[in-house]
Amino acid sequence: MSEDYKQEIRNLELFTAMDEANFRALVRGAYVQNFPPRIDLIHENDPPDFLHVILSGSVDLFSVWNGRETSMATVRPVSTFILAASVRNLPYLMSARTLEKSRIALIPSQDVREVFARDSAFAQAIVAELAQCYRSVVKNAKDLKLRTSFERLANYLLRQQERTGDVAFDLAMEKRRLASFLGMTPENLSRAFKGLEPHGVKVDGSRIVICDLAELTRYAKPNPLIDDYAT
Amino acid sequence: MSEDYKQEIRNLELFTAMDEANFRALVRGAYVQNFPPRIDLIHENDPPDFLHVILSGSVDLFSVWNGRETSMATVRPVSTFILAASVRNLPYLMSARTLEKSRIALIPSQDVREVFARDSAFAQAIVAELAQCYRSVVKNAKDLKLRTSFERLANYLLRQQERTGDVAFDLAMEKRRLASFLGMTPENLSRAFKGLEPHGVKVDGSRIVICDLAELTRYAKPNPLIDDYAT
DNA sequence: AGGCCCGCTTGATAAATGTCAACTTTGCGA
DNA sequence: TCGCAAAGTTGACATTTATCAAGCGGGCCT
Repeated sequence: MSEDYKQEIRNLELFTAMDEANFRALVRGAYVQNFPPRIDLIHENDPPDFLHVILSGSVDLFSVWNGRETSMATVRPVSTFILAASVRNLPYLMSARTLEKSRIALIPSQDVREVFARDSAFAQAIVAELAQCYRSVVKNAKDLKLRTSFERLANYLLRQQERTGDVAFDLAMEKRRLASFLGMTPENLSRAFKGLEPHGVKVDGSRIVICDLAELTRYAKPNPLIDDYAT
Repeated sequence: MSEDYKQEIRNLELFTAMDEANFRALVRGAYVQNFPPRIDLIHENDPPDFLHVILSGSVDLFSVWNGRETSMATVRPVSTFILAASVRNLPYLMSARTLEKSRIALIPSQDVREVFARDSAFAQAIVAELAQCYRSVVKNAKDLKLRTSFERLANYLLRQQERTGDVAFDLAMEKRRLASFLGMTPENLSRAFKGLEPHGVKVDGSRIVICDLAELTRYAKPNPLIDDYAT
């Protein structure tokens, strides 16, 4: 692995505080790979051989049951995924596939577990990361259980508005994947966009304009305990 | 706090491996309290003053948004809750109330964070616990997104069957709470029980008998990656 | 024992969401 | 530039789920 990549990984919150020698040990067995779009990286139920770090591109985490499929999250650079499975050495709960051309570092889970056992700074960083992940999924579960699909979309749009800092933005993913992520069908997403028009949302292809932020906020009733990614 | 309580807490997986002196420091500022049924212990968005350890009784974790309420989990002895908020020092995402008379130990979060920073065995135990919690919520989200309410109930019953080791058992909670936990209304739960009768489920009050386990299994299609609590 | 409260059930109805099929639009490669 | 494939949209309809109102029934207090 090149020094550039190592530095990029080192700059991740998960790896900044740890001991240099331990970090070297961690990346010694690691390697970086380029993947074309729509490649399966991980299949749920596989043993967690590698901790994945996405350096460029984007990855979809999804799950399947009984012929149905749902998108659980999108991972973007620079961050890791499937940390929980790696540290506990338990099978992946989600599958992963690239959405676009992506560069991904693979760190053997075995090494992660060994280093984590002896580097307390690393262990602390893992605690912080896992707590963060846990809270994200809890928020997601609250979103699903407490809101209708229209409300989920409205709040999603407000989060994007917040993230981009602009009332006009492009959707970060295909509508069909957004639908799956929000727990609905593509058809229903189409109707939800229509249904939000009276609440200040204009849609043209993947271009979104929130032309009445106050009204959309009134409708969506965003709540930090569901919608704030930071906390 | 009595030595008995301390020992009970010490036996929790979270606390067994840590240094004795650090454990003493942790429980020094802790205290045990008895609560009557239906008492609010924690309100979501409160700062995480205490890590809670439930010694007896049971506690409901729930969330509220826009006048709607949903039950997220039930905590039973002996285990902790709201660990993620404690270690990250971020507001609680869920509220908690006792379901019955309960004895609960309260450990100041400040102490948890301090000890966790210097006791690597404790940090490792926290990692294991958080990873476990994370995986549980992911499974819950998959359950919600991939299954209908009838299917969720069917799989819930199979999990109970597995847990008790008996095809006949009593529901562990009120039906109205079970409905909320499964993400449906009490009325719909009633109909779901009816709907499962042809699939081998007999209901009399809170008494459940799975009289055709094979048929219920065929209908429910349980999956370890959603339904196994252990992994 | 009587009566009342509360949880549960049931039926009727409405709302939310999914399915299917047809059509339109878009992006891309020949 | 054309034409195709895939994504998106739309309408009709089916299914799932929620809501509302009424009634049932057990537990519990007096």
